[in-house]
Amino acid sequence: MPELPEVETVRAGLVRHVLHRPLAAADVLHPRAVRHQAGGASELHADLQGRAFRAAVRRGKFLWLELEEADRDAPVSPDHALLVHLGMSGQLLIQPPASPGTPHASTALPAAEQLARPVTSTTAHVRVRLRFVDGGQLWFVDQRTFGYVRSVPLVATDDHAPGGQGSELPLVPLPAAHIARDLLDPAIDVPAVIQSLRARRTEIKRAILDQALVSGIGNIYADEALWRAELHGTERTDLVPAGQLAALLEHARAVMSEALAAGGTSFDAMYVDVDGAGGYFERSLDAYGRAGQPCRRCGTAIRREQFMNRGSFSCPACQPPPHC
DNA sequence: CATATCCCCTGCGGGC
DNA sequence: TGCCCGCAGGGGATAT
Repeated sequence: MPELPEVETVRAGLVRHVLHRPLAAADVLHPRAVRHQAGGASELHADLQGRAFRAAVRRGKFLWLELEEADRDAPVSPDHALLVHLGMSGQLLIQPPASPGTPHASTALPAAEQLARPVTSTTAHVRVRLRFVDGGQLWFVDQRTFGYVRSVPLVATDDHAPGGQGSELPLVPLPAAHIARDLLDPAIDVPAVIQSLRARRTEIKRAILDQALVSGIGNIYADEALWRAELHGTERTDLVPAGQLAALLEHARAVMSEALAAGGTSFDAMYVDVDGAGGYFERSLDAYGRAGQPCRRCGTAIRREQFMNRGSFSCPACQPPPHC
C-alpha cells in the first residue's frame, strides 16, 4: 500500500484541491468500497450531500476529510469526517471542473500519459465518485478493493503529547481510535513507544508493523529501517537494547521523511498523488525489492525471506538473524 | 488480554 | 499462445 509518505503526499494534494467546495453527490460504483459503512451507499451520500470539507488530516496510513458543519445554527453535534483507507492499491484522483470527468477523458494525467494509457488500468477501477457542486470530482480508485471510504464520527483521543502543554485532545475517526501516532507526528511520545516495544513478546518487524504501537510503517519502510539499523526482523523485541530500538525508530522516521521529500515510492502507476504523478524514492531504497543485488554497505547480496506471508529483504552480513 | 493466522481482491510476470 | 503459480505497498476478523 501507500505507506505513510505516500498517504501524506495524497493528503497534501487534497488540501490544495478539495477544501471548502460543497458536494453535490457521492456515487458508489463498487459496493466493497463502502463495506464498512453500516448504511451503505445511500448513507454515505446522505452524510456528504450539501456538505464541504474543512480539513484533510492523516494519522499513519489513515486519512480523513473533516466535514464543515451543515448548519451553523444547528444544535451542537459531534464532528464527522470522511475516512479513507487506501488499502493496497487505493488512489484519490482530482478531476478538475473544466472536464466532465467521463471515464474516457481523465485530465488527472499528463496529456502524453493519457494517450498511452489503456482504458482499463486506472479509470476502470473508479469505486466512488464524489461530485462537487462546481462540477469537479474526486475519484476513489482502487484496483484490489482492500481500501474503503466511510463517513464517521470524530472522537477525542486520550493520548496527548509528552508534557501535555496547550493540549487539546486530537479528534480522530472512531473506527481508527486504536491507531497510534506516527513518527512524523510532532506530538509522538517516542520513549513511550520504546517502552511498549520492549514490553512486547514478539519479533521486531511484527512490532513496528503493528499500527496500534506506532503507525505509518509498512513493509517497505520496515525493511529500510531495519537495514539502516542493522537489525534482522526476527529479533525479539524484549531482547533488543532500548538504545537500538531508539535508533531503529529514528531510522524509520528519517527514511519516511526522505521518501516524503521525494514524493513517495512508486513502483508503478498505482502509487500516485491526487494529480496522478508518482514519486521518486524507489531509486533510494537500500533493501526492499533488491534481492540478489549488492548491499550498499558491504557488497553482500541482499536476500529475500518469507515473513508474515510477505517478502522481507535484508543483508545477510549486516543483519544476521538471531540464533535460537 | 496479547499474539498469530487467515483472508479479503485483481492483475501481472515468469515458468512450463 | 495460454495456463497456472506466486506475488504485490494492508488490516480486519477470527483463532489460539
